[in-house]
Amino acid sequence: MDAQPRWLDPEQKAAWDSFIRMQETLIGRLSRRVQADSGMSAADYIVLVSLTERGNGRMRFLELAKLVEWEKSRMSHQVTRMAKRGLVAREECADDGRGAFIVATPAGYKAIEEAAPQHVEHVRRLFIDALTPNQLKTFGRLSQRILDHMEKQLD
Amino acid sequence: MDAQPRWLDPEQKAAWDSFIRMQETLIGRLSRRVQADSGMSAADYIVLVSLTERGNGRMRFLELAKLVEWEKSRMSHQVTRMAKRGLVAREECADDGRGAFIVATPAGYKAIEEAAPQHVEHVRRLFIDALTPNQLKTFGRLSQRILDHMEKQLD
DNA sequence: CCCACAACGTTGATGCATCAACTTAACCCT
DNA sequence: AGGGTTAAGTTGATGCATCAACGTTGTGGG
Repeated sequence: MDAQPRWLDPEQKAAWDSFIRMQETLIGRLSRRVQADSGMSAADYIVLVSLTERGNGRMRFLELAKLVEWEKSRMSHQVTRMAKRGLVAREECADDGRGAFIVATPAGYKAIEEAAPQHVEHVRRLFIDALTPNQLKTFGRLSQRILDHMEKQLD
Repeated sequence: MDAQPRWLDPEQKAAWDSFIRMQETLIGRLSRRVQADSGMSAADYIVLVSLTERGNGRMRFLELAKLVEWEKSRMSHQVTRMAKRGLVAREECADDGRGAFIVATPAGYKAIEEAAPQHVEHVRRLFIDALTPNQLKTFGRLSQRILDHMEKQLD
C-alpha cells in the first residue's frame, strides 16, 4: 500500500496559501498594468528590458533566451510576435549561418523607455512599499534561499 | 517634464529579483510536475480541489469562480475543457434557469485523489523543506502583509 | 403587469506557453 | 573529404488567459 500522505500542518498551509495568493495577485496586477500602460505584454517587457539593458539592443537569440531563462521555442514565438508589432527585428548572423541576432528597433526602445519607469513605480507601490526595509531584506533573503534549495534538485 | 524615475536601490532590486525568479521557478516546476504526474493542468487541479474539498463535489458555477478568484469567462472555458475530458460535468439548476452546477465526476474524484498527495509532496520538497519552521512562518507572514497591502489599493 | 436592469453564464477572438518534430548549418572524427 | 552528431533556431498543434460582446433568465419599481 501507499504511505499515508503527509498533509501540511495548519501553519505550513497558511504560509503556502498566503504566498500563492500574494504571488498571483501581484503578478496579475503587474502584468495587467504594463499591458494597460504601454500596450505591451509582460513578456514583451521582459524581452525588451533584457535586450536593451544587458545586450545594448542586440543579442544572439539563444543568449537572450538563456538570460531570461526561457526555452528557445517560447522565445522564438515571442520574437515572431514582437517582430510583427515592430518592437524587435531578426538579423542574420555573419559568422554562424544557423544563428540569428535579435535587435531592438527604435520603436522598441521608445516603448521600453516609456514603460520602465511606470513599471518600477508599480513594483514600488505594490511590493516594496508593503514592507519595511528590514522586512524586505528578509523576504529577499528567504526567497533566495528557496531558489537555492530548488536549484540543488534535479527538478 | 516628467520627474526622474526612482529606480530601485541595489538591495530592493536584489529582493525583487530573488522573489521573481524564485516564484517563476517554483510555480513552473509545480505545474510541470502535476502535468507529468497526473496528466492534469494546474488549472484542472485547483478546480477539482476546490470543488471536492469545499463544495463536496458539486458547486454553483459562480461560487466556484469566486472561491478560486477567477473571472467567470476563464472558469467557463476551463469547465468546457474539463467536461470534454470527463473530469467534471455541467448540470442545470432547478430553481434558477440561468444557473448551472458544476459537479465532479467519478473520474474527477479519482484524478484528484491520486494527484493531491503527490502535489503536497512536491510543495514540501520544493518549498516547505527549503526553510526552517521559523523562517517559513516569517515568510508566510510577510506574504500576507504584502497581500493585505495590495488589497487596500484599488488596483 | 411590464419594462428596464441586473445577475448568470457562454462564446469568439487574440495572444501566450509548452511539447514534439523538423530544418539547416557547424563540428568532429577517422 | 565524408558522414554522423550536435547546435541553432523554426514550426505546428494544443491548451490556457483575457477581453469584449452576447443571450437568457430573474427581479424590483412604477
